[in-house]
Amino acid sequence: MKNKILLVDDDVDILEILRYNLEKSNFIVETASNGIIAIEKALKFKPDLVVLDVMMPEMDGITACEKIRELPELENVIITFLTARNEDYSQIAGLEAGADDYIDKPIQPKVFVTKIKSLLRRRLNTEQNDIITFNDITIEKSKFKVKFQEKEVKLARKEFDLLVLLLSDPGKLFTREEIMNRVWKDDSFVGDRTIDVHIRKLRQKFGENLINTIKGIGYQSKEQ
Amino acid sequence: MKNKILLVDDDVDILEILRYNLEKSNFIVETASNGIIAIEKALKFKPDLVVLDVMMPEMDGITACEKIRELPELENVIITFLTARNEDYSQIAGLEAGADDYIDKPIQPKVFVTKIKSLLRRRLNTEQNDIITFNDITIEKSKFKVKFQEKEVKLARKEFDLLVLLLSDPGKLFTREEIMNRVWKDDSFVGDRTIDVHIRKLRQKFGENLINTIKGIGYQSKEQ
DNA sequence: TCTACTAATTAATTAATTCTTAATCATAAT
DNA sequence: ATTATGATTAAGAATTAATTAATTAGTAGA
Repeated sequence: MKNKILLVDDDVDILEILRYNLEKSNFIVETASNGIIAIEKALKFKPDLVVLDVMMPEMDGITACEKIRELPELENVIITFLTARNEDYSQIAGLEAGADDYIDKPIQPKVFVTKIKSLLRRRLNTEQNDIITFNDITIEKSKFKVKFQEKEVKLARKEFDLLVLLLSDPGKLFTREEIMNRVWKDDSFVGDRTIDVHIRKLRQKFGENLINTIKGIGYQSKEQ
Repeated sequence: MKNKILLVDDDVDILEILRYNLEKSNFIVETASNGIIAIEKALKFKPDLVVLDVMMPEMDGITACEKIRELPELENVIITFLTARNEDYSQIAGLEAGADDYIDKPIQPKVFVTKIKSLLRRRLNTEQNDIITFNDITIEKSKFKVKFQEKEVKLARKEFDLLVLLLSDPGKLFTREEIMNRVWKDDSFVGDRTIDVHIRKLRQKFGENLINTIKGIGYQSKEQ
């Protein structure tokens, strides 16, 4: 099954170079030249992954990213930014907007394709892999079982969902908003402290070193 | 009945580590160091499951996988790949070649064994096994007979179906919804408490340790 | 068809667990 | 030093399951 990639950049040359390299590696590629077109195309094309330039006319990449993240049809899409090294937009801003990764310009096509593949593989892992391991934690999702240092740990549902989310992509920063959306879904709106309390419980059960707080933004598991 | 595993990798160290761990878990293990030998051994040994390294001399894992899939004698064999995370062969290619799953290197022996077990279990279910055994419970589905500690136990229809479901995949978590769909099928809609009551009856007949409650989600039998 | 029995479901109560909130304390950023 | 944000704790609300008993449905046999 071929993966579909949507490339978004206002520079036609870049679009063509990337398209060429991705197609050579057997991806299906669609392109857009600004954020507004990107969203339209994304809805029709249903890409597995979107590459977004940060600086674009009409609608910049970060805004586009936020919009895409609000679309339920594209729930599982992977988003990665293209950032010029000196761009003032910090990477944190990008991650805050819900991106999964970013790629520095200037782009080296081989590195680019490798990165795309690895991002897709990472998702593949989390989606179809029933077993997640992280240091001495083993999660068997279908069995709802969690082991920590050989011993089985009992988790309540929200704790379990939160842990699975954080470990599904080690090192990725999850914003509070994203955590809210993905663990609490459309549940009645609950206060922010609720997340803290659940983080607390996970830390109690798995030690203080599992989860980092990124103040003002969210949480992440330590890189493996 | 012991399951037979064929390990295929050109790295002798890996073969030995995996062999050791699998044998410890009571599997019968055979090894091969490349795809060509693998096919020969597979034909003689008739393994239940083959673990194939992707990168090997002589014949790579993907090619070997395709060949094995063409052999009618090995129709039901399960194939799983070993893939290095950065290997350029994408896992997608592997699944396309007919693999059932893949395991990332570096391998953690525990995860590896767990995965092998779960793959074998998955197949066990799909085969129509008439007899299910679980600790001191024996079920003969076609005869509608259940024995517990040598004695025959009389079960009502729904009790029987529920027990068979739960034991068809020991340790698997069945959600209430799934139980509803599979035991009550499209029967008139019955309330949630009905499930509880049937669980109760099974616990009365087989003891309190057979079935776990996962609050908010469903039930599971204990792991065997 | 009626009867007697068994099975299945519901209802009602109790029990257990999980989730959320609120209040207070601690810490980092400006 | 002030402010904003997170950590922590404990309490109680809310959810969900266990249990028991009562009711209804289903079935086999006279």
